[in-house]
Amino acid sequence: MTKPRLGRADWITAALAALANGGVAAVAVDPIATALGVTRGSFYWHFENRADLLRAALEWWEQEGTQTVIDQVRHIADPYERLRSLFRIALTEDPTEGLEPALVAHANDPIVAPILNRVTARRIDFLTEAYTEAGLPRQRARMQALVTYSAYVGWTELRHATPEVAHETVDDPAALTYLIETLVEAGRSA
Amino acid sequence: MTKPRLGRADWITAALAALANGGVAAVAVDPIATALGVTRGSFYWHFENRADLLRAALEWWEQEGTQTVIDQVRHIADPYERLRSLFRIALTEDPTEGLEPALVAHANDPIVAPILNRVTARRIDFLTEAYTEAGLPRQRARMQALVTYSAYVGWTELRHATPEVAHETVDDPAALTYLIETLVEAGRSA
DNA sequence: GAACGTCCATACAGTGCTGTACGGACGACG
DNA sequence: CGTCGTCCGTACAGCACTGTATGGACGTTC
Repeated sequence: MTKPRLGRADWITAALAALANGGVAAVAVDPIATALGVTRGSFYWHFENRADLLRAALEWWEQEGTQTVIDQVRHIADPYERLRSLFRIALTEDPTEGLEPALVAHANDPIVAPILNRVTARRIDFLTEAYTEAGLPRQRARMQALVTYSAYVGWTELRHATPEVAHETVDDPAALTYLIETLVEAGRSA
Repeated sequence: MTKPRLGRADWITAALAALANGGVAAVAVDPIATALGVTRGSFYWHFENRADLLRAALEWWEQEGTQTVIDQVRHIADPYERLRSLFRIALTEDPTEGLEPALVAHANDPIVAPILNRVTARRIDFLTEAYTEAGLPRQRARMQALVTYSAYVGWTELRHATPEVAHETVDDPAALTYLIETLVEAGRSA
């Protein structure tokens, strides 16, 4: 067992884990350092300060948690099929469970705000475009995108915050299918 | 101008305001004291400690933010009309803007968890009952209730966290109607 | 093998919060 | 008028975290 020797990436992944659990306030240098088995001396070598770490972690999430998923389904021609795949990926292959609730709760944070705005806007735009392609008029497509995205956000919140109460959100694949079909098919009726 | 002389209620409302803004961590004795124009000496007369204040504030929210709204629409006979009124009240007359996101984000907190579970369970049960009365089979009614409640939660999150991006959630009554109709009518189709 | 760059430990000052101990102002009430 | 209960200020110890300064271990390179 040699000594690990950390890099920036190690700190970022650890920060994301802390962020998902305890929120923005949990992205603290000292606790993460002890979790990584080092001291703060290591941290201040890789980062300027606490804000620097938080920003780096959020920018990673912006890229990985949004753009990657979108790129994964962008090529699907049929808009309904595209939406179906999108939700299934976003709802099952979330590597950062519980991260979004933490960000939404601290949306007033000056570091969180711009990134959360960019991500939200990009996702809603993507949904709006899909519903437009599906035949809905522009305005209606955007409203449906808002409703759909709301349901997505709320679903992940329920799954994270109250898994015992809303147990279907975590362990019932039929419920997941019901959710997806409800959201995708919602734009079908005139 | 005589000195105000505070009571428990003043601290609780101030705590709710702090909770809605900065999350659970913002429910701190010293900052709230200065916001109220007093010192911590006042606080420790009315409350045991910080946890005591947080618990009292959450229990107030449990009563006022849930039971009151439910009691307001319980008498409406038609389940669809009942759901419509429920959502309209919950989405427009929310006296504790931004409080729920803060709670969801700190659902692992030992004080927050039990109360949030009770509130969530009661609300979902109420929705499930309404959809059952509307004619949906039990299982289907519950799943629809989950989807509906998810959309409600997500909508409030969007409105609070990213008002510029999702501006319809805050200033467009047509969008609100669209949301409500989508959720209420969703159970109509077999 | 000596110099250099990389990564980390230690020690320190500063800050913001908690909880406790006390003392004092101030009105009600006898 | 004095006593008592209510409400609040002040002062203190303690804790957790931030950021800085400094030195040292370790591998690489020539």
